[in-house]
Amino acid sequence: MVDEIDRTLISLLQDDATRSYATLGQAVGLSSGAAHERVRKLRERGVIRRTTIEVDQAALGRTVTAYVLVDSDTWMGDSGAALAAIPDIEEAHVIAGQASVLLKVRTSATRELQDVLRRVFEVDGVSGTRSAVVLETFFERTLT
Amino acid sequence: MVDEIDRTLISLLQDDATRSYATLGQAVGLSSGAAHERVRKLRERGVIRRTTIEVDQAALGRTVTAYVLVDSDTWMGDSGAALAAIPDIEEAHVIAGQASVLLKVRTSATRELQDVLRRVFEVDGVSGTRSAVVLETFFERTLT
DNA sequence: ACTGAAAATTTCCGCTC
DNA sequence: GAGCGGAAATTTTCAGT
Repeated sequence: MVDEIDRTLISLLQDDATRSYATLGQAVGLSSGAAHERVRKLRERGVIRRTTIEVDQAALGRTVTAYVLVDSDTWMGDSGAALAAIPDIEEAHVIAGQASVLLKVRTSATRELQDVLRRVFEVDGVSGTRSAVVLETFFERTLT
Repeated sequence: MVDEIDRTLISLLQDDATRSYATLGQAVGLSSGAAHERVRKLRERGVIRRTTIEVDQAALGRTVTAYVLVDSDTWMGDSGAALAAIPDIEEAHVIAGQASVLLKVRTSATRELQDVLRRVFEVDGVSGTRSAVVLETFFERTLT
């Protein structure tokens, strides 16, 4: 499926997706054409979802990051769309454990965080939230 | 600093960083050269950190995602490096709230998650952990 | 999976506003 | 300082093998 060469290519592209196929090929001992073909297939199969840029959110005004544990009194397995409709939520996961859902939220200020919490409370089944505001981010990295 | 045109360019590149500068220029009413210059400066200033690929972690065998709340009995503000040395930790944040640090962990199985927890316990100051294993991810998206 | 040539893109330049 | 337009260098793409 995904062999050692594919993993190397993925790792190199994660680090810098602007690398040329010639460079990629050299790194794994293939021609640029062959490297390109490998990467094309990884995209086709969905292993590589997309090429994107990593943005400094703080530079765009999103200085507040918070995680929100959502408690519920009913099953929330169908609440994905309702949560996706709240723009400042970056991630939403159903979790096993004390709470039902975990959200990652990014806003420009704590005032906006409050707005997000108000809207979360309006989602069906939500009975409470516990927020943990990020004071410092040690790292957010891509696993190889 | 970052005007409306920059924001549009960033948004377009977040969606697909393989867009040509000619296309980007058209979208914002600039020549390809001017669009290129804008993006170059955004990179230079660190607003755009890097160009990367988004990978389907499950396709690479990382099927388990978990969040770990780390309790501590001392200040953990200097523990970033110790945590970064544990390879399966994707994110680590210092948080305000019940716990001290929040980790996002991705492993190939719950067995490896256990290994990560064992190593987290070896970090100075850690007095306990509470893990929330992800059952379903509603979404992980890039905010615009 | 490689080669080689055509097509497209990126990158750089002098010039203008 | 920001943008334009074109030319040069590089990369991507697509035959055929």
